[in-house]
Amino acid sequence: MQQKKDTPLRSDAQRNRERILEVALAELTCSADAPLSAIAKKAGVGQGTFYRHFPNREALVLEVYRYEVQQLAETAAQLLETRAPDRALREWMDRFAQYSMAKAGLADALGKATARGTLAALGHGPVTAAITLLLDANEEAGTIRPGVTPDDFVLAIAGLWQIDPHSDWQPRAGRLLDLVMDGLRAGAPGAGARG
Amino acid sequence: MQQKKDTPLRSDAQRNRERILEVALAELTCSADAPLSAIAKKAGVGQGTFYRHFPNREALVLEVYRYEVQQLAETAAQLLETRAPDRALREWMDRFAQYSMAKAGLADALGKATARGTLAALGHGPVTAAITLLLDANEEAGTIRPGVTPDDFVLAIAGLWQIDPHSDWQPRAGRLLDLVMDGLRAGAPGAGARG
DNA sequence: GAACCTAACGGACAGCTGTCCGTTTAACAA
DNA sequence: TTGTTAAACGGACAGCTGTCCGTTAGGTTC
Repeated sequence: MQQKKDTPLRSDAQRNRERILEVALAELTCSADAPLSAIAKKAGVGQGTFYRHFPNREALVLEVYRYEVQQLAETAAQLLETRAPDRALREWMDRFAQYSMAKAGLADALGKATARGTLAALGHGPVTAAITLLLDANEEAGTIRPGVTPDDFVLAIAGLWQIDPHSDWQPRAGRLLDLVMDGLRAGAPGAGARG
Repeated sequence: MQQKKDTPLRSDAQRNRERILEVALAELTCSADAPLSAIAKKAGVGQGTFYRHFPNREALVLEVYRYEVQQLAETAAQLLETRAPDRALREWMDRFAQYSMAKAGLADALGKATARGTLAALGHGPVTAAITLLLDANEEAGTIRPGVTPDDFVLAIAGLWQIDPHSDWQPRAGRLLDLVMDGLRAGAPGAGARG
């Protein structure tokens, strides 16, 4: 979806891309499943152009919410500064859940983005980096079992994508994340196996 | 999707339903994402008829693989007879993963079926019953933390739906299920917090 | 400023899902 | 049998996604 760095976007392409994102943000905020064709039309571009910029819905949504994703990623480092690694990890999971549920459609997009074997759509995006950071800190501190990969982690919290953001998701998500956290702690070389 | 018991299917409807299932098994075995319209046509029924019997893809797949699902459910009780509850649970998870991955498209269908807040499509199906059975046995034996619901469990293993069945799924699934199992064990009143 | 080249464009198109509605026909009663 | 009724039928239709390909127009070079 992205250009190689050595061939920057042509000026008209750049304009189109930005107009699409602008319209998409508005439309997606109204309704998470706004038809892509409508977005293309409102942005004044053809179907072909649209799909060249964003080959599928996820690509679009990820880009629209890029700022939010960025923020989420940066939160990881901040949490690690002020808290014990395991607390940081657990709180970051909560933030993760919040972001996913708050922005309509973001959960779906993140889910599908990581789906089917590759977490390539995130990968190596800022989120993966954040996860790595947190896992490494915890492994070093001995607060989680050694050898957990970002892939393992994403699979473990995948249940989040099953939760309806319009429902009362907090308790379900909380229970899931607690369970995962305990799973991660099991086998840790450090102190207790429980939180 | 199902008739109420007091209004049995009309004979022609019954025939159609069975013809659809017959064709669907064949088609889905070839290609997991065989177009529903093609199945309808091969079965010699109209679109409308088709969608009245099976309102969406998942409904069809679940029914096609009903036998397999049934088997999976029954396995739970059998495992509990010959093994410690926690071993039974863990092994059942493996079977679960195997069934999901083996039958093309079944994973997708199970995933979507449980998706979005309700596990109504399984619910209260045989699978939910099997899960309940296993969880109860473990809770009673003190091998897992108390209070885990089938919903919790399904969310926890939801990562399975993210795994591509065509890939080398075994190690990834194994790691995921180990993690979940450890999470379940954490906080158990019984002996060790690890397996 | 003219000519060239290729990235980018746009819209037609194909394939899919799920809905709607007028028509048919099985089931049952008289 | 014949008549009645509502369940079931079938196919047209609408909406969506993603692809394809002939056309347009930026950027660049001379």
